[in-house]
Amino acid sequence: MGNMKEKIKYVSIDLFFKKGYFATSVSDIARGSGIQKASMYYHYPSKEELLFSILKSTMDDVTAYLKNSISGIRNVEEQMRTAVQSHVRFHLDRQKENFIANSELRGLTQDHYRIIVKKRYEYERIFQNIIQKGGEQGIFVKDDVKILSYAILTLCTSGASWFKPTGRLTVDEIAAIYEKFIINGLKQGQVWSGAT
Amino acid sequence: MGNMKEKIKYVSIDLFFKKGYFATSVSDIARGSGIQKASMYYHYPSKEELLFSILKSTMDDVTAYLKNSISGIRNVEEQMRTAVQSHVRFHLDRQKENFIANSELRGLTQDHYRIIVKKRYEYERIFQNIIQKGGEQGIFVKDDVKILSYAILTLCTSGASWFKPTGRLTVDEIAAIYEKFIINGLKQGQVWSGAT
DNA sequence: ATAATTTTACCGACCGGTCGTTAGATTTCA
DNA sequence: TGAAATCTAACGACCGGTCGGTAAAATTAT
Repeated sequence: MGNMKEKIKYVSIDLFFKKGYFATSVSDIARGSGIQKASMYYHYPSKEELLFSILKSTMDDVTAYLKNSISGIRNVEEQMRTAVQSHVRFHLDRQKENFIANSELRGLTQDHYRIIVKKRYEYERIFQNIIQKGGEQGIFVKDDVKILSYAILTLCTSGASWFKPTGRLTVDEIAAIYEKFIINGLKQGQVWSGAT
Repeated sequence: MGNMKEKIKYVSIDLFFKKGYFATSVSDIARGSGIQKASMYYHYPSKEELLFSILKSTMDDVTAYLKNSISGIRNVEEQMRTAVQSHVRFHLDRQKENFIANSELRGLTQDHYRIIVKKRYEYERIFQNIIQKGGEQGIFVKDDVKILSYAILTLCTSGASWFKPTGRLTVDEIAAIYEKFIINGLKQGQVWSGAT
């Protein structure tokens, strides 16, 4: 926990996750960091900038993580499998930040809000492109691409709201279930219909 | 808008949806209702009781709606199709309340929190029972029932966070896409896939 | 090498304003 | 007339944020 600026961020992530952004006071953050609240303003110009800083780095990291994991894969189905795995893993590994990034956008100023939403949009587009390509190649269903992408993303993202690292299932197991469910859902499942 | 108690509730749903529970002040609610904020306390003992009242009626209604819609259906696949339709429709028709019910639980006292979570648990159980039965009958996959139920529910629920009644797609279309996606995802579709 | 200066990281005290809530007076209506 | 509904006025607590100041570390100048 090197420097104080990082510690404040770390403590804030914890508190915002537990109590929410609005229910967390600057005094709470200061207390958790072991400083006076005035000292927080030395490191961040405002409470809102602190929130923005958390959301920004989370969005940048998740996008970099996804891009890196699917780079080089050409097969569309394999791309989607990998993308889902990447999405689930990041959201469970960095659960708190991701939960905040999906629930505390209302705490942002309009300018910051726009920046984060734009980053999110770019992230979603990666999934939408894969779904689109899969549809064109006849591998995936041809339903509305945006709806499908929202479905896939929120499905995995929601894991961040109930997942407990010490719980019954590991990240691997959860990722495997989601991957299977989503690929099944995306595929045109009627070929084998005679087997019922 | 008959009596004031209902109007306050209606206005609060609107504001909690738009700005969030903590970011909405009692003054905001009073202003929207056309009364002084002290008058709100004649109808509700506290701001938190007002929130609880919203969440309670929403949960009671959604459960009644679901139970009613699947009663009498014996075929498991049809039960799931109907349950998904019911879930999606309720969440899009009463979008604001449902959004609040899924994002503002932190505003509750511990006692009220427990009551709402218990109601939610009962609702989830209905879906879990259907998945379980489908697994036993060999119709659905046999993966973890709870994970699958969370996946299905949050998928549909999330619609309440982006749906716009005036948007590109109707409730019917969205419900149809979700139904297809979920049933595909739940069915054992992997005979022809080969790649695991 | 050391004295002068600037920067870093923090503090306690305090600001104006808003919060949820209450007491008690007043109006509305059956 | 009496209860129901709403009002005005105020409460203490807390909010995010700012203030002037300070000890120590780092940098610069002599």
